[in-house]
Amino acid sequence: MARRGSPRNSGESDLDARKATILEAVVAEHIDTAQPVGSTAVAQHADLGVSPATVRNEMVSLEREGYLAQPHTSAGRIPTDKGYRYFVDHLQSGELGSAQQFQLRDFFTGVRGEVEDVLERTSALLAQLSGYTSVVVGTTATHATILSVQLVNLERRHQLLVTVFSDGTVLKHSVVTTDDIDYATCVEASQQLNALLVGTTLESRVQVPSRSDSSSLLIAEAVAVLHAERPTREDEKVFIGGASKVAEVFDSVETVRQVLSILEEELLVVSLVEDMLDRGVSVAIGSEHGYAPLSSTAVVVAPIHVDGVAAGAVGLIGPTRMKYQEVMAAATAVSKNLAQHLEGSAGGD
Amino acid sequence: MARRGSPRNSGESDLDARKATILEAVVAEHIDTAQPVGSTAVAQHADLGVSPATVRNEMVSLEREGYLAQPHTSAGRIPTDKGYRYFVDHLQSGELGSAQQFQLRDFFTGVRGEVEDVLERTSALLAQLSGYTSVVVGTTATHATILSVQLVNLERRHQLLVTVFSDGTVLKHSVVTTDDIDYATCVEASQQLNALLVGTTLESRVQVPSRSDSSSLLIAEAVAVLHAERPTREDEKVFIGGASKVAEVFDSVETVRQVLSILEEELLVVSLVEDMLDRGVSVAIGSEHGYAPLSSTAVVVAPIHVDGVAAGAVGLIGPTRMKYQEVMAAATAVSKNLAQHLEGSAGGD
DNA sequence: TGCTAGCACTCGATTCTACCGAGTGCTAGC
DNA sequence: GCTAGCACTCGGTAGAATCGAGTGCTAGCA
Repeated sequence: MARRGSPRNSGESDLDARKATILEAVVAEHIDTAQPVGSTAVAQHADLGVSPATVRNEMVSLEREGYLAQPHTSAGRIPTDKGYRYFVDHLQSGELGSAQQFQLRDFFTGVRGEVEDVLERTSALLAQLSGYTSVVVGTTATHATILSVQLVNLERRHQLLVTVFSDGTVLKHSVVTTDDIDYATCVEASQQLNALLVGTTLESRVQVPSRSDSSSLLIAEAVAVLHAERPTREDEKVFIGGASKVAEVFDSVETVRQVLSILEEELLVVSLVEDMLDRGVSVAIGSEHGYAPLSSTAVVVAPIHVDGVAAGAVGLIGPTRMKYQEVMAAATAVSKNLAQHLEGSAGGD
Repeated sequence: MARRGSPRNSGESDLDARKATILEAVVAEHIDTAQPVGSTAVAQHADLGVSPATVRNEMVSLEREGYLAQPHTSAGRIPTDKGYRYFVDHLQSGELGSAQQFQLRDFFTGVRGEVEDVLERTSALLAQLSGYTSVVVGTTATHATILSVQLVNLERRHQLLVTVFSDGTVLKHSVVTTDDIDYATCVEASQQLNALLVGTTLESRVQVPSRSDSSSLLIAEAVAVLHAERPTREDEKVFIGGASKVAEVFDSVETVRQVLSILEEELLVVSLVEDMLDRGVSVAIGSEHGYAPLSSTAVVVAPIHVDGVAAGAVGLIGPTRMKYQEVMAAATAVSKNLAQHLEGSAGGD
């Protein structure tokens, strides 16, 4: 179902040079005009010294092989998902326009603030650069070690557990106790928690001394609450940028609705992106990603690697006839710059 | 420009009983059907024993007075913004449907977690209850007192300042120093910061001892960074719920785009809502709120009062022909329940 | 064998016309 | 003051005619 950069079975997936040129011309033209592309247009545009009639013959063949489709008998051809796939697989990677490069550099030299803010604004930037709706998924590294743990007494039975990680992440959790907790106990518990947890990660298991004085109960509860955080994907933050672009690039209100409601479900977005990363796919066209409501869209992702480990991804979503070259260039460039920025300032600047 | 609940000049704004009935019938019918409303429909529906012809005469008069408009000569009437305004002003406040009441109760008894999460999910709930896109603006109370301040050493010159407030808010700020800071200095500074700041609010000014050892410099820097937070509106968090509803309730893609791009601008949303609260307006119809791109929409807001002080608002945005009664009921009910919830558990549960 | 010119054909899109009917405004009469 | 009646308006719909882009096929040429 999903194809990668390299062709799978050369018999079908490799076209002879002329067919390839024609296919690419059709895709390029269609991306540009959003209209079915006729044989004459192709013959003119892609200058292989050949008449429209010949092009037509080739197109029939391309249609039989599933790369092109005809909306109706007397119209031009439009690419199928398979056609786009071929196009994307044979795309030489493009460069970002110089104005955009400048904008990008400008943004990342100027940007400061907490990670979350940076991610949010990066998302907006990417949307603006690419012209499509963007997604930035930030994985709060579960590998990060704990730098500090602190219990703060909010009310008699409400404690707030504030944990600071080595990557600058701060998590807060409520800890509710059955007994009232006084200030001294809280401080005491904080100290013990620090001794217990600093240097560990959320993935490590720690031995909690099981006495039953109120301080120990509090500590046990706090550790439990903190470790409950781990297993789910929920600690991945999603930032959507340029949601209004959805209404620009799709012309059917129904599609707009569907895409928006997918984007509303953070978990869905995260798993879509992660799935693609897991499979090593950077572009998913049409139904390739397996999310039915998005079958008329294409998704482009680029991973973010901070110090060699996966730290999330940036993504773009648009119609299948999106400007792949530019979009992929934008996504890659942004993800690289973002990664660099995150490496440069561990957790904020 | 903006009207309130009470009529302004009774000469124009108060209609005689029959006209009022007719106007209300037109509005109600139009909200229901989205079609221009004819005299016959009104005569049947609003049962004042009167013929369509009479209704027609009244409608001409209502049109002259600006309450109704005719899309074209031989069509029925649709309400103008002024017509909707009259309708809303004379609406007796409705009750939430019992199923929805149940859903609401269910939600708020079951909900737990950090404030941000609650607000986010409340926003989704409100969207679902009302059928329109919702906005929840949470003001992180600048009146809250500081419970704890802590500096954590991220890297040599990167400190993370973690501040916990009495309402459960946790803020983090990066503090960058020119000198390397060792662990001991960091702890030392934390203690002094605590002594200095605990019990104060972001609004109070504190005297920072101005010695020039590295610890004192660090402290001064930390206080400066923290207080820099105050003046803007940026500490108000905005949660949008049901963004995809925009594509359901507006039928022009262009309107969808405009509304979405407004919603993208958090600051705009906040000031829109705050402006309405300041003016004591709960419904803004058409151009009443003064945001041109939203001139074909209506906005309904309800303030959130926690322990008597303003703590934000919930809002809904839809077409001017939205179901005001239900929507206002939903907004009020949700804001009340949310306020109660926030009072019940100061900053977490 | 491969390419191309020529040509009949298809079928969506556009335009035009006729027409229907919902709804109006007006007038005359109760 | 209300209403029945009626001529009138005008958007929406349906059908016919037309247009034209683009096809598929065939025959002929290199």
